[in-house]
Amino acid sequence: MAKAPQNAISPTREEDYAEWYQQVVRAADMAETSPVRGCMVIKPWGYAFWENIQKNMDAMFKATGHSNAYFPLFIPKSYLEKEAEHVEGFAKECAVVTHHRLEAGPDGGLVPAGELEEPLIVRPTSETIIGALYAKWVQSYRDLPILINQWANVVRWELRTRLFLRTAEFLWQEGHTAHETEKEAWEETKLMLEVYREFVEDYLAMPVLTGSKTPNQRFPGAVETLCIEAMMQDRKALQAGTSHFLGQNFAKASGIIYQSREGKEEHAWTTSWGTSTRLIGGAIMTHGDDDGMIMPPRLAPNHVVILPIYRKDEEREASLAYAEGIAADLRKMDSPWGGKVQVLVDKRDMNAGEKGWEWVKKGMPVRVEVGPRDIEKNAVFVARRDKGPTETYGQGRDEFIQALPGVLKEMQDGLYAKALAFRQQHTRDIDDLGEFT
RNA sequence: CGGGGCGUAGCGCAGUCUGGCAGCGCGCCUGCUUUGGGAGCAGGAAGUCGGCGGUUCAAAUCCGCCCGCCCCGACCA
Repeated sequence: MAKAPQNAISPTREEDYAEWYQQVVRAADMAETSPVRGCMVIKPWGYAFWENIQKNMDAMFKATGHSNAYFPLFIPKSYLEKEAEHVEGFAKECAVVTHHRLEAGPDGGLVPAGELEEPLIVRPTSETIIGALYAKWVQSYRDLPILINQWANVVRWELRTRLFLRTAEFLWQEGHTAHETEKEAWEETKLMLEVYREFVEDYLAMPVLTGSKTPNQRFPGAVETLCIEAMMQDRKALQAGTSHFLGQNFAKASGIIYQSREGKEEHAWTTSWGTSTRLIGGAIMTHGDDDGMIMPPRLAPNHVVILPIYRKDEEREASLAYAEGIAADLRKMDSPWGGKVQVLVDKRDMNAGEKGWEWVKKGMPVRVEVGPRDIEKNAVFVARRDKGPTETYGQGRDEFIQALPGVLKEMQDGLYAKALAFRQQHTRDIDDLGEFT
C-alpha cells in the first residue's frame, strides 16, 4: 500500500496562501482558466454551488418584494457618459464593441467590418441602461417603487485576475431600485445589506462585518456604499457584497422623473446592490483547509456521498444494493434547512482510496463508505469533512440516517463558529488610522 | 499598468550555461491483478520544445523582435 502524503493540497495555507488557493480550486474541480485571458470556466461542481447560492439568495430577494428581469449585455457608449464619476470609475476597464461583422481578410483571416455609428460597451454594471428604461417606466409617484434584480454576467477588463475572486467576466446579481423618497431609498440600501449579511452568514457560514466604504472606495457615482466584509484565512478582508445609496445622481443622469403627489416633477431616488461569483472564492478561503475545499452543507451540491466498497463481483452487487438502499432512506430525510437530504452514490469503478480523496478535495460534507463488513453489521463507516482525516467512525445504518440532518446542522454551525473565532483572534481595535498598518 | 518569474506531451518538470537522436514523473489507453487512506505488473498512444526571423553543417539550447501565463504591488464585486 502506497504511503499517502500528509495533505491533499500542496503547498499548505501556511507555506503559500495564494498558491494554496489556486490548487484548491483546481483540486476541487470547481473552475479553470480559459483560452480567453482573464475569463474562467466554471465546472459542474463549482457551478452547482453557484446555482445553490442563486436559488437561495433569489428566494430572499423575492421575500423582500423584488422581481427578476433582464437587461441587455450592451450599453450605448453615450449612456455611460451620462454620469461623470461613473465614467471615470469604469472607463479604464471596459470592453468596447465597434463592429458588427467579419469579412475575409487578405491573408485568409477575418477582419472586422461594418463599423458601428456608436460603439457599444459590454456592461461593467447596468445602472445606466437600467436607468434609461426606468426613465420610461416612471411617470408618476404611483409607478414607484421599482424593485428589480437581474442575474447576469458583466465584464470588467481587470489587469490581474484570480479564479472566482476577480475575473474579467463574472456572474453576479445586480439589484436596481427606484423610490419616491430619500428615506425609502436609504431603507432599501440598508435592507439589502442586511439580506446579504444574513445570506453570507447563515448560508455560506462566513461571519461578516458591515460598514460603509470610504469616499475613495465608494461605487463610482454613489452617494454612499455599504458593504459586508469577511476575513479570509490569510487575515485579509474580502469584500463580499455591496449596497449603494445612489441618491438622485443616476436619476438625474438618466432622467428618472416622476410627478409627485403635489403635482411637481421630482427626480427619483435610486439604489443598486450586488454580489458575485466572488462569494465562491470567499467560501474557499474561509473554510478550505490543507486537504482542499470544505463546502458549507447548507449550499453544498450534495450533502452526502456514498462509496460502495467491494473486492469481488458478488460483493460489488451487494455493496451497490446496500448503498442504494441507504441513499433511498436518506433521501426521505428532511434537510435542516428545508427540502430533502441530497445524496450521491459514487458507483465509479476506481480505487477506493483515490475516490475517497477526490471527495475530500471537493469538500463533500459527509462521506460514507459501505462494504462487506458494514453490510454484515448493518452499519456504515462515516467521515465528516469538518473533522480530521483520521476522525472517522462506524455507526449503525439507521442510527446514521436519523442522525444525519443533525450532523449537517452541526457542521454548518461549526464552520461559522470556527471562522468567527479565527476573525476574533486576529482582530484588534485601533483608534486612529495612523495605527493601521 | 510598475517589479519579478516562467513558456518543452493533458498536468508538473529536467534538458538551455557549454548547440549534436525529444526526456522524466504523474495522468491517459489496453490487459490482468486490485479496491476499507491516494493501487501493482506488463504493453501502448501522445510534442510544429509559445510565435516569427537570424546565426550555424546542425538550434529546445545562441541572437533579435513579438505573444502568452503566473506571482507581488496599485485598482476592483
